[in-house]
Amino acid sequence: MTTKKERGKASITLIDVAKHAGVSPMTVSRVLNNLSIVKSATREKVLSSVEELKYSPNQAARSLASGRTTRICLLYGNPSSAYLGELLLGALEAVGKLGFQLIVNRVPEDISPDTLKKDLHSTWDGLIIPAPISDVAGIRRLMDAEGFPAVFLESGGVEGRAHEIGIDDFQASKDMTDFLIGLGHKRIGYIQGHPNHRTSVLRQAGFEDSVSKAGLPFGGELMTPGFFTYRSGIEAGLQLLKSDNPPTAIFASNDDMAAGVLAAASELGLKVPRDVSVVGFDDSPIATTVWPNLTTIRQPLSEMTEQAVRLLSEIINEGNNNVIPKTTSLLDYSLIKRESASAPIS
Amino acid sequence: MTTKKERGKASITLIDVAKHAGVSPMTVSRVLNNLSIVKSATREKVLSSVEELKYSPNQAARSLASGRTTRICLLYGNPSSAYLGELLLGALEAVGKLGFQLIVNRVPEDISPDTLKKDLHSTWDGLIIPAPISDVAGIRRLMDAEGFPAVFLESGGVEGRAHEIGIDDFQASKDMTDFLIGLGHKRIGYIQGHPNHRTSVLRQAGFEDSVSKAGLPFGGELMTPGFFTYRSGIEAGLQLLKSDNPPTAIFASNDDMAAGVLAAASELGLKVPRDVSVVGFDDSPIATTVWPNLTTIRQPLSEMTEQAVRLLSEIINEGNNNVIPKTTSLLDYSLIKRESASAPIS
DNA sequence: CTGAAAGCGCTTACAG
DNA sequence: CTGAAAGCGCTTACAG
Repeated sequence: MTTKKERGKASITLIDVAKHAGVSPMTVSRVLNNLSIVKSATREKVLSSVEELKYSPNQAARSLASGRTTRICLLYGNPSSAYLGELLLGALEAVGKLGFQLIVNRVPEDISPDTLKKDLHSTWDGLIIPAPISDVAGIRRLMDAEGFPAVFLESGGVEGRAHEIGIDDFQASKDMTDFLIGLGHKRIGYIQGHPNHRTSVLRQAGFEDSVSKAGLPFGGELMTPGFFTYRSGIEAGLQLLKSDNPPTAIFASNDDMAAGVLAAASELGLKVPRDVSVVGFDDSPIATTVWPNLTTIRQPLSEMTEQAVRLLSEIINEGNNNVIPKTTSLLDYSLIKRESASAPIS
Repeated sequence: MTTKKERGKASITLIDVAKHAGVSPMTVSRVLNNLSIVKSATREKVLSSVEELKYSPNQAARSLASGRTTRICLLYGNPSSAYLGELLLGALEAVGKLGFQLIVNRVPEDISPDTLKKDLHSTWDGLIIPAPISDVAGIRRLMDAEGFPAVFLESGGVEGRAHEIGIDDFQASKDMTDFLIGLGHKRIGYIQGHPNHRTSVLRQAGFEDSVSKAGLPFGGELMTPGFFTYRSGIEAGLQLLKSDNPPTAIFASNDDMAAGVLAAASELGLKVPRDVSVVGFDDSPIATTVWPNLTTIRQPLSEMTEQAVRLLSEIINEGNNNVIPKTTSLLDYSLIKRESASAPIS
């Protein structure tokens, strides 16, 4: 058990802050919770006392007194998904600091907005909706119409209609393509993502922007459809590799497909990266499982959920769902170089 | 926010229970927390009132009054591990009900017990240690010596020295082998697990028990070493498949290696399961990513952490670390039949 | 073995 | 815009 004495900050209470700021405890509470309007001079005093004393509220007292707990729900589609672990990690971290409760709810990946609508207000105070659920049509509209605090993750968001957190898929895709070009590849095949996902469009656009600026060929037999699955990666890989003038590098728009390309190459007796370079996107567990390990783009998943929880906290505290502007916030990604890509031998 | 009125049970308090049982609130508290000895008649009365009223303590009040929070820490080795998500799911569920705090801590997979010892008592109240960290030598001894509440997961536990939760690896392995035999396979290759993991020994023993009872050949060129990695699976697969008298089925003792065998087969131009059946163990995400999907053994990971948290709660409540007997508790597993195994064509 | 009192650190509801 | 009082549901420390 962690007693008060063992914890550093725990001894500083709201009363201490009130004394330090020369106001009543009630005023401190009001400032901290955006409850009603506080004169801005008073507000500043309180805030600086909070800062100076490094006060952090006791969540147990808060929820006991108010009789309420803030419940943040993280939706997920697949319990054995590679993403889930990292998403939970970040959410857990933030939720712990804020004294919120984290609920984790499995829903069908193609859940209808109506199904979601039922338990919205009665069950949760805020929702985190990661891909691929964030791509379900109508969910943004529902949240907007209901005025319900919700943050969408890694869906290549539509600016202005919802709170979104992701990475710049277009730029990341360009970076990966430029990396391949920098290696010396002049003929690069591309495997598209699932047509229903907005990120697919962005990643492909990034790729095309890059190759066309470099004056390299693209489209036609160098562009193959895919569905973000391993199996579609095998088929696309086979198709690309068996063509008359096969590419020296293949950019699969996610890791599962890139792993599939590896399988296709091996089926054709081709060595990666000696005979063909293969790169993916996502840095999912399979990237470091297969051999050779995949060069790929890493998304900061746990950071995304961490920020999502913080954002939800702000939105909920405001009371009015429209105070915090609905924008897309882009986090840093990284290009991770591993063994699956190298310069072409030619 | 969830107010008291919205929640069903929230209105029944300890005071209600005390009245109902005709005792003081203090006595109820004592019964609930195993604090000091309560006359067993009184105890029964209280317990039945708790039951009848469906009382569940308000955790916020509890931790405010006591000034303490119970912190359960889940150790993990790899944030992008397939396991992590499901482990967290179960832990989160149980922790929410008990009003505990869940901390999640990354440690090196070969962490030394001494490193762990430092923050033990000062940082956590209980520890959940899943594989492969649970296989690190000396950790059990440390927990035992420190009298620290800890539960070990999926490590094919040593009875009596620690609290362990897992599945019967021996029997599960036998089941899988029997399944292959039932399909008609008479020559089954086996890929061993990492030699440092206790589960490797158990799985291999189960396999050998099964094939020897069926009068089938085993050992020799049908038994190959592996390290639970995809890459070692490729090598082992290649070795088995290239032998003079290759097996018609290969049992890889985890999914990553089974996926490697798939790659090996494809490299040799062999179709799975037509030319060779391949099965794994664990039902990790890769099992449903690769094609064909792997027939494998599924462990109830989230159930394991759920039980682990409950067990820790009991241990912590007892105050004395030796009251709850240190045993290995075995949960149900399941054999999941997918596309990678079929009857041999012969 | 059991109880009456005080208080944990906040917020609600009411004044002003 | 700000404050004094009461209380959230438990547990601690003290009696008996």
